[in-house]
Amino acid sequence: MARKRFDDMPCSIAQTLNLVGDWWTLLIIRDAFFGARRFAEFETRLGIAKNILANRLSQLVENGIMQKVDIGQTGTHYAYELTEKGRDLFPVLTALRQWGDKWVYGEGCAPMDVIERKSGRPLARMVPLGADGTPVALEDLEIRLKEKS
Amino acid sequence: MARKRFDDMPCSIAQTLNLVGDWWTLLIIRDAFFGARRFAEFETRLGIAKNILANRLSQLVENGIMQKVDIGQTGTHYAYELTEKGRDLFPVLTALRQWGDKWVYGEGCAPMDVIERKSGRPLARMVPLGADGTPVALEDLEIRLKEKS
DNA sequence: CCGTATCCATTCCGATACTG
DNA sequence: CAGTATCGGAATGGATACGG
Repeated sequence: MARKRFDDMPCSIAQTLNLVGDWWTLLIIRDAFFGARRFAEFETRLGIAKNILANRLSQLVENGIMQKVDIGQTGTHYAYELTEKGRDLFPVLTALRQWGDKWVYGEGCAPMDVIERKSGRPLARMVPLGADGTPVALEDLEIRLKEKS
Repeated sequence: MARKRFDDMPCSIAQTLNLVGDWWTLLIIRDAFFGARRFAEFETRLGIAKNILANRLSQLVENGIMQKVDIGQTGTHYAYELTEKGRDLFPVLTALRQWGDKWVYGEGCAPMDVIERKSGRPLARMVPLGADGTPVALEDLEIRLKEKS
């Protein structure tokens, strides 16, 4: 990435893909959610080449999705942490995961579960809700484009 | 795509990205949600090269995310429609869009709104919920990997 | 430990031309 | 209208070697 190909598309989906739609980027963010913090940790977990990882991490930092924290006294140890902007991608990852759970592996066969400790149970399936809190029907949706000023 | 690079990762996120994580694929699906059906329609809206579009559409059909319907008498007019599997990607697109609304454009400045006709109001922000229906805290989550059999 | 620099093979993508 | 075929340039990604 980041090919700047979708830069001029006035669409939040295209713009978001521009920032995290890369082949590796979302997996890096996934592992960050799952506890990875160090360069070598991402490298090992993902099996990604060093240069690619360095490139993606610096882009994520540049875009404010992760931050680089110095954790050594000598300035040779760093941690990469999700910012609030990055943590706010959790719904995206959850939606992707739940779709794969259902359509790739099938219900009950997913290779990992995300459990809420409080209840000991998996998260509820994410569903788009209307303003009144009830699930929306696709047929009832209307796209409204903002006019140019 | 579809580079088969993530094929062996036992992870629903990686597997889903394998199917729709391509640069163009999610935008094709987006336009399908927004009403595009014909080959030329996707071509024009996206500004994508014919061969790339043909490739992506055939993969989507192959993967059961879209279906190709003959709508001409002569067999020269087709429509591409989302299957149930494809329509079930709506939460993914919604999560991506809402993140971009907030973090790329800022609240109230998004270039498009998705309105529920019934209420005339935008969809609610998608948030992962626990089993009890309340929003989850990231700190309260635990990843549980399935053991091999 | 955390990168950068370089090389090379592969792939991607757009443009164009052509077919039914 | 809905593709297929081909071509060349660009970018990607992996491996390796090197440096702070």
